[in-house]
Amino acid sequence: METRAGNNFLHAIIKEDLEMGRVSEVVTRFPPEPNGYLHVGHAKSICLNFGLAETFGGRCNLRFDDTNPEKESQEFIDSIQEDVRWLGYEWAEEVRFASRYFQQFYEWAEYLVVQGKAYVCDLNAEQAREHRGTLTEPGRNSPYRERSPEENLDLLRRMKAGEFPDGSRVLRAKIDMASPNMNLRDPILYRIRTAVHHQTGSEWVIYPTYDFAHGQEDAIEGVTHSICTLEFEDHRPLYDWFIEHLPVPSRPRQYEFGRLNLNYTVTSKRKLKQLVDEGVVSGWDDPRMPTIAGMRRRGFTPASVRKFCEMIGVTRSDGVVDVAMLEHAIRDDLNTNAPRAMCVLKPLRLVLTNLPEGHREDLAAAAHPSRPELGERSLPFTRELLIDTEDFREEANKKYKRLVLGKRVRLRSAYVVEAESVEKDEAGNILAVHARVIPDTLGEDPADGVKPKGVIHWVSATEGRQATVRLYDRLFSDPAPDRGDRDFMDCLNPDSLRVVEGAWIEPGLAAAEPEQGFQFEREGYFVADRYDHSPEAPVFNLTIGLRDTWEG
RNA sequence: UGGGGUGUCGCCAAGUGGCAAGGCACCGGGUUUUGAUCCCGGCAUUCGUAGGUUCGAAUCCUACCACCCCAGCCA
Repeated sequence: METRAGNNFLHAIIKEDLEMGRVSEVVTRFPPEPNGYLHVGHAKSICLNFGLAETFGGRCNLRFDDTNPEKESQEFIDSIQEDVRWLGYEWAEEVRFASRYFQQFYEWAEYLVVQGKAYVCDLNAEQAREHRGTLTEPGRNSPYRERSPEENLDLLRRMKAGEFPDGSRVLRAKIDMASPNMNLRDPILYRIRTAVHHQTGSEWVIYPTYDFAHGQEDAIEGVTHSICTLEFEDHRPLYDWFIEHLPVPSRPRQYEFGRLNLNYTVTSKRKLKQLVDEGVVSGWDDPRMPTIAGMRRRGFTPASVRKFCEMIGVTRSDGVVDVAMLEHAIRDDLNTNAPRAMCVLKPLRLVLTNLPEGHREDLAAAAHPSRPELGERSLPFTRELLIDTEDFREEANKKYKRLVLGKRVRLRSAYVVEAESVEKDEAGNILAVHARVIPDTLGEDPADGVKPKGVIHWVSATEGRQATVRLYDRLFSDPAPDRGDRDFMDCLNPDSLRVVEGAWIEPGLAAAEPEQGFQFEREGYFVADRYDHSPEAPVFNLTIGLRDTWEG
């Protein structure tokens, strides 16, 4: 049985390759460079690669494309593995590293030299640029292009031996300096970099470029479908050139799809890194970051991220997905799965005058309105309660469905109350509202037939607990912070984080496990912070607010 | 002015010669002890534009237009 969802052009290609016997098993790979945290765009690639392998019973490797030691680190290797696992995927066997194949790559480099298909070039970066030509003019051959295989082999070995300084020479493929495809104008295979590599230490001073490594990595691992983003399309002829001219063990094929763009969001490692480095956010996992770690801390669930990736599809056209789709994916998941609870963000005292001092009654409330199997929680109902300041007005028009002086409102999962008077200070600020409980309204309408106009949430002022609530909003106030004609830092939303220290939660909430998500009724979905939450000092992050169609 | 791509509703996206799926968003209406959810209904005589082929075209042909990517010893 085929899943209709997840169907895309790559799915179709693989299906046919399998049916035609072009491949016997599908092998994909997710190949991040460990130079940053994974973001929502990577999630799309992960879901695609692992998802395809999964639906066709094949396998997917996690491979670190670690060919540039200067930008990479162990921190990123660790976080990437954690994020892939969190999303719910398992890679085949052990984690792969391009650096494990360095010796093989080197031998293949010598092979090309011997074949007369690669040469050592002494041009410096600037000279090389001049020789490369432009988009409309062909390049010129390097003066070192015709060195003999013997001389090239000698030079290459000495490059490897560390005899030459960084940047002094490179190994280039001998292809075509007049090619309209810039990637074919004698591309660089190896550059000299005296750097300590996080995996190989000081073993190497020459490192292969992406182009000379990627296809060969795929071939070594038996990858059948090497899926990357559109900007690598121009590299495909080069990818194929290496596969064709090298004695590789298999012949992988490259396919490209359109990378994810989200409005109100930046997804470029450079910009995300800048946000972290300049302290605009608290780190790569700040809940406002579009990183996997950030979304996790924000309260997104793995299922919601996967659902989102399924919703947006996979094509070769590049578009900009509305962040509202991501928000829908998480609301949809949490609506059906998150237990309900009550939290008052801006407390206002509500004194129930017809209840005796010290009154306490434990009310049972459903954890979920339509899923009784999720059980119940107990809510202490006392003489003094806290309601939200926004939920009371001395007077209001008929559109206002909350508590109004002299009128009634239903306290969620509890009784109907009627506001009788207001307590104010000299300045006229409301200090408290006095109301009376209408008897016998637990699960019933008032016997006198005067129904409440609405329902508001509440917390016991004496039994509730104080909590820190972090209200997050989108990091950028402009739909296209990425637009090239200005600085994305100028598009930051100054109100992307509001910390509410004096929020009050129903007592049971203090015992929430870190990363546990809830719907705070009438407010939104919140998650107990992964790191900062504790029963003694509860901390909740706003994942996403409830849809709000009230224009009040 | 070189090469490689892409253009279907505000956004994403099916569709591959037989008469425009779906999702998001939006707008109505109903249910509701969450102004949530849920339910019902509306939302492209038209597929970048202009020609052409055909009984018939988003799908085939031609030309044009727009946008994206490529001149790192980054990936």
